[in-house]
Amino acid sequence: MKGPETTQPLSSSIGDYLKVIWELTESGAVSTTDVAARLSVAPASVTNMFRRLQEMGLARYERYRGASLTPRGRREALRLVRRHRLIETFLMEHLKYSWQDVHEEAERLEHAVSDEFTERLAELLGHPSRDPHGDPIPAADGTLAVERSRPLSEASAGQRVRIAKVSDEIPEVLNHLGERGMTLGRRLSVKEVRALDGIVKVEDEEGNEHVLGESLARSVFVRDASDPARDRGSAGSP
Amino acid sequence: MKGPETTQPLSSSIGDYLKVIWELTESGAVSTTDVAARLSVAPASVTNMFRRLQEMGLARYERYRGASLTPRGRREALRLVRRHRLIETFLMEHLKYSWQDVHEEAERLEHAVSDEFTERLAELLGHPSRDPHGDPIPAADGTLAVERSRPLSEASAGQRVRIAKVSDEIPEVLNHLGERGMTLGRRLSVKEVRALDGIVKVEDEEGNEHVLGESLARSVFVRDASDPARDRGSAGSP
DNA sequence: GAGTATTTTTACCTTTAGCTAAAAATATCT
DNA sequence: AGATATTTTTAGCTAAAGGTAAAAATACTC
Repeated sequence: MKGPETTQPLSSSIGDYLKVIWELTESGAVSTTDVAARLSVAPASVTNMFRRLQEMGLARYERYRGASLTPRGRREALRLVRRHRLIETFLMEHLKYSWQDVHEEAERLEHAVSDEFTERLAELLGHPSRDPHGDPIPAADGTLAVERSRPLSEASAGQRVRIAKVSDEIPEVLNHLGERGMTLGRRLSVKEVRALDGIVKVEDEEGNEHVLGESLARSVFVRDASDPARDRGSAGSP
Repeated sequence: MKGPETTQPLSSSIGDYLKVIWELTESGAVSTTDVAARLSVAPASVTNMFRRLQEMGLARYERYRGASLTPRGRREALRLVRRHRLIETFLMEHLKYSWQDVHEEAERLEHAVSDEFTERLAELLGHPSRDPHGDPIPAADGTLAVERSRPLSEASAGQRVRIAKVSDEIPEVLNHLGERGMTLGRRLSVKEVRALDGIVKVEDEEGNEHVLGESLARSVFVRDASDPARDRGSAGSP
């Protein structure tokens, strides 16, 4: 044990930063500009917050070198992610929100609900392991299923895949895909992945061809069609 | 039409003040100290906020004379009250929260949910007209059922009454009453109302006698036992 | 109605979280 | 390696929401 870090509730801004750092930490530290862009905030503000997070023992931070989460910071981030994904699930399954509208509402709610609420909600929902976008829901103990899906942009021609996940955040993307029947679990065969412009051509089960541009192909995550649907593993990076 | 009061979302503090002013406005204006006590805040802070509310067109305020809501302020307050009561209903009916724990959670949530959420929740709950404590839920259009119940402390000996409402806020009160089976809808006959010390003696349907001290008797609201259960009316003071 | 008590306000601080503009460090390019 | 470009930090401001302590107004009491 180290410091007198009595767990006083973290402000919602702090939570936002922790979540974004977590999301962006593929490995190593994240830069001020990246975080600033995600949070629509000035880079200078991020520098300030990085310092504060460091003092609070939630992140390590070195000037000009970016920040990364401490175990405690990661724990807090995952707690929020769990809340977010459970709330999204609730919004869709019980309040009939559409795929597209769910993210924004959850973003606000996740900072207002208690652990008590979260666990009761999990109970109500039957302890789901994935949210409606296909993202794994961190368990109450902080473990998280290892991610097996990869962006469609990294698939290879001829592969038969299943849509495992669609990144939320951008409602238009979800909207567009939804209209074309590109929903979770849908099977596709990859016709072409063009290196030059990143365009991906796929064919769905009805034989319709869909052409996805680079950014779209990076928002759709797929798994090999033969890969079993369920998984549950222990912690790891995002 | 008057001012450039573009409806930008109100902060949650502002909302708290509006609600408290609304609750305390039996008639006329409310004092700084009253509001300060309710919100656990220094009187000076209340003075500041009163001024701000005035500028925003949410309240009228005169130095040394207290504040009261403008129609717009009242509308905002009622919107929050609606949210609060719908959320409480949801917490109890779907998340199995107990009578006692519901208030605090709802207090935080009501500032985070959107109108969209609120109305979908109302739908899910079947558009209830009262919350689990018996308080009327303001309608989406801002109307509110007229209150017909009065505190038990104002009942008179010999009256046969039904528990119509129990004020939330103090979990211990709800706890105590719950343990003794004094729940919503329960019929009681008033045995004695002692003017000196405000003690009220009642007898329940099983013939058990309960003695309530002054403060408790002010938290329990009753209606004449013959009065029909449902009511729906238009706007009025709390 | 004068004097005391209480309430309310004023004046001035504090923290959180953001901003801008300029300075400093790091990266990139030829 | 030197010059330019980009990123990051520093310094100093702002607005919300709170707090304290002293001054001012109102209320109460004899």
